[in-house]
Amino acid sequence: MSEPAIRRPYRREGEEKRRDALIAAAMALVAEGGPEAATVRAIAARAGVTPGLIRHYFQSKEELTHAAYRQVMEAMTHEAMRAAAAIPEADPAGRLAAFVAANFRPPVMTTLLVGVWAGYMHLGRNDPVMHAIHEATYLGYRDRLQELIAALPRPADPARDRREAIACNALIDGLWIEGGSLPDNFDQGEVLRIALDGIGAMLGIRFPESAYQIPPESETPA
Amino acid sequence: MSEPAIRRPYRREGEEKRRDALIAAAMALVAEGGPEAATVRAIAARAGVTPGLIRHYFQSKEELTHAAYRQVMEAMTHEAMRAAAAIPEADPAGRLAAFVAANFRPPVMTTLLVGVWAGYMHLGRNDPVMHAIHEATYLGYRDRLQELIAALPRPADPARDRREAIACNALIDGLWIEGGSLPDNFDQGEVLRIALDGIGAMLGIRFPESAYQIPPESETPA
DNA sequence: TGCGTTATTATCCACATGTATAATTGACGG
DNA sequence: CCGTCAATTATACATGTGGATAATAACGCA
Repeated sequence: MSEPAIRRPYRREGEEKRRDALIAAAMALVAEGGPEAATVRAIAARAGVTPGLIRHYFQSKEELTHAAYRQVMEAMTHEAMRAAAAIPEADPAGRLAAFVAANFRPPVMTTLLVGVWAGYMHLGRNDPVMHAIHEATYLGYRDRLQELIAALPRPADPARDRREAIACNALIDGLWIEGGSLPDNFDQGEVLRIALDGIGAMLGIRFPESAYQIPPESETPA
Repeated sequence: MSEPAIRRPYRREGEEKRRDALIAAAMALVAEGGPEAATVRAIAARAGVTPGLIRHYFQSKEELTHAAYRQVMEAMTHEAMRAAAAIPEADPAGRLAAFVAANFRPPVMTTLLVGVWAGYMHLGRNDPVMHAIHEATYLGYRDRLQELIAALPRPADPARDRREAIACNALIDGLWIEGGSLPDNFDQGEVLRIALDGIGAMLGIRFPESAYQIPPESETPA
């Protein structure tokens, strides 16, 4: 009945490593089974530790949730901005196309990221911290998009730019959700094509054929 | 210590009335506080009954959840189809505009509906029943949209129609989420205008000015 | 009016969750 | 090689959850 109570062996790790592992575990569980699956026990098990350790690195489970959500949102916008910044400023349409395209390939359009987004989305409606994270990343994303649109070579019209940024942002979001939720329903590159065609039509421009190409290394990301 | 155990008085109601009340209570709670707020005790309290009654009308709480989700999704598509059907077939663009516009006013674009949608969205990723409900309503919605697009007076091209239906659907979804989540960020009718402008641009048509008008009675719905 | 049906309430239960605290042990400096 | 510290584990706890079952009273009908 009373086992000899052999204590689980363990290794000491750096704080950053443990925090990252716990955040990653929480994200994966949310993506797979929704927020209700990300219990402290499940998170700890996936991270290879015992539940108590969570409270050692995070003041509460809520704090871990905030950290995970922030990481997800920041990863999305950061990736899109990085792609846009890789194109010279002399090519505004190319920058916009790169910004758009980044949303429709890994590491942005993955079942994990869409799943985490879906699982946490409703929390922004009540939790003020989550709402702040959402606002900071989401509206920041749209503002960045509007800047890229305003840089296009055409007469200036801020009000129009704002409306078009809202529309483009909505189109990207809708396609990202669909493409990430039901990846089997779309051919390779189809979502990107639809996005660029739609945004081009709404802005009255035409993206070069090169914008539609998918970087070959994106098929099997490291 | 032991109160006289006075039993709560109650009235017998019809089965349909009680089921509707429980579903409405569950929806309201999910919209306000997310799925975790919709406990059997909270649902019963809001519906004015005791928790045990839920199990009298639904085999499990899960079954009640399914019923609520189905009602939300069906209300959305039904409302849009009803609006489109009110326009004569001889006016394909008008039908499409009516279909689109229905999504951006009550009873479709409300914080309650968007909140419930957000709260339940991730469940479609795991629960097979929820997934089936989602698929039946969501894809059905898109198919209906594609039919309206295919009816436009222009050369037939099913593949193009499919892509454009996906794009229009994504745009509508994205705007609906934004408009329903942050209604204060948009002027009266602004979301509808952005939607019609964007869809018109993507389809290469121009909707009549009348399509942008908001029915006056929609401001304060019954 | 009185009776039976059953909608509704009240109570109990097994279990899961987040959290708090005590016990242990790995790693590092002397 | 030993002592110290904290990273980590183990255990306990209060609370809340969905579900099961028994008791009761509202309503329809004779």
